[in-house]
Amino acid sequence: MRNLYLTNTMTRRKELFKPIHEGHVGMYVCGPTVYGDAHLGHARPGVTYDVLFRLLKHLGYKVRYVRNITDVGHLEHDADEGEDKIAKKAKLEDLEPMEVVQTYTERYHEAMRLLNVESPSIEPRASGHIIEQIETVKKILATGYAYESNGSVYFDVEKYNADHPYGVLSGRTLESTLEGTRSLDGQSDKKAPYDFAIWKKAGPEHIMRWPSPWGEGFPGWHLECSVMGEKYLGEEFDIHGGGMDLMFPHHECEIAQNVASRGTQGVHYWVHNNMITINGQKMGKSLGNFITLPELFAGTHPKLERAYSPMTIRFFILQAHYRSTLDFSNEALQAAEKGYHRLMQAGRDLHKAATVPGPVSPAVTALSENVEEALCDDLNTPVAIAHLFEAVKLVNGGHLTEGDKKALEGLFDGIVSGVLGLRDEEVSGASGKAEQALEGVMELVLEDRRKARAEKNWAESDRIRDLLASFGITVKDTKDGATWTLE
RNA sequence: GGUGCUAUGGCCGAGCGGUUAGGCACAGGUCUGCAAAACCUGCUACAGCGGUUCGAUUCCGCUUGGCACCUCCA
Repeated sequence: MRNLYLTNTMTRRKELFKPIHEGHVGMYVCGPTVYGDAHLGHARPGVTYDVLFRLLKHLGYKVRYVRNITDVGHLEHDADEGEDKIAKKAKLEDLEPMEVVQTYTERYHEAMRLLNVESPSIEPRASGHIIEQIETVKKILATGYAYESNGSVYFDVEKYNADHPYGVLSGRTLESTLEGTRSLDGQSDKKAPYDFAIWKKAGPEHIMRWPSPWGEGFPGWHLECSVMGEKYLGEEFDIHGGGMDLMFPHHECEIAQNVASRGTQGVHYWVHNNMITINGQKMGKSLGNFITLPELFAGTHPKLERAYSPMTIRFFILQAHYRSTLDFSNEALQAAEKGYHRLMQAGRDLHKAATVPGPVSPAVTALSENVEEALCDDLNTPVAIAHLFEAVKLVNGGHLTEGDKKALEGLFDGIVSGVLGLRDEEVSGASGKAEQALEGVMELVLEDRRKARAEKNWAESDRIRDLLASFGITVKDTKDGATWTLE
């Protein structure tokens, strides 16, 4: 099995990946909070960890990939007396919270499906694991790293820090955490500002609530990932992924909870994807500068010059390394679109390519090797894609041997489609009756046009082409005859 | 204020102590009735100032700029 290297945020270094159980990988990724449409920012971890998931399988691992759905809602902030995002949205739209959850979960799934993101092995919901979360709260209370206060349970960070360093992942110390902390006046039940809730008392206006030994309430913000990760992947598992913005406090708190409840940090490799920015600034709900995925696919947003297809978005994301920020612009998206089309066209041409007898040439072997090596070098998709464009040149240049063709086809099927998850949008889904009928009609029309061209009747030839163009059909004349594409 | 990241050619975006990233755009050419596509050729950058080195865009320091986290956030 080829060596895979991943940058582990815990050590800030690229490390050789060694799974706990040979041949098996457990991977947990923080999924979305389903209180609104997924935006471009959500596409990044979706695609990044999808590629990691696919790559691990490609390398021969059996992978269990867990990506949660947060449907309990996080606290807005501590002063809010427990009103959470999902409950707030529900009141706003006069819906049951679970109705909101249902709607946006389905919309999230649809967006991921369009992006060709494979379903995870397990997609647990926080609301389905309240009992397990309560059990974990009890455990942490029993170990003494939490205290109950006025119906809520808080994690005692100071006590924990005395025994185990708090902040190992983000490189913070307890003192530095205090610096510049905005202390909220009065009414806090917490002993210290850096303590965080693992169980929160529900105020009367709070709709989502469950009974517990500490009264009615709901689980704390960071608890679900600790609990569901342990439940489905074990006390220790291989990879935990998520956005860099979750590093602190979310993942830091997860580690503290893990150590407090089961005596181990639990995660061997922390992987963090960077943010997508718009005009150099992070794209986010709270900043109001985000573009949702449905808007992107439809082109309905003031910042969009036009619509961009899901595969264009996927290619756009893959052209940058997952640990770098990626800046959104129409120009960048259009460049990605062209590059994506060029790659797909080469894939199509490859199947039709004429060959000469012979084995694989060294250039093609090296190329395939380079692509795999790039992917295994901390998921370096931009370099992998750069090498794939060498393949494009080879295909376009002709002179392929039979061996070359076979190897390149393997590269396109195995890597481009299989690992990078780039599917050809022009080919897929053209199997309906209407499409087949159109195919037949087009043959007739182009045959007429061919006759006109044979007689050098350019006026008629152009008339047909212009007419077809008005229906959204583009005709191109090549040496081997005319080809057409719809839209 | 604390913690961390970053500064690459017209744009996006890799990488590296000495050798071409790649895509897009642009210019010229081949092909073509035209258009489109395709192919060929050209376009050589690494914030500023010091230092280490035979040699730095790549390592170190400083300066300047940008970003993220410290509050929910992918």
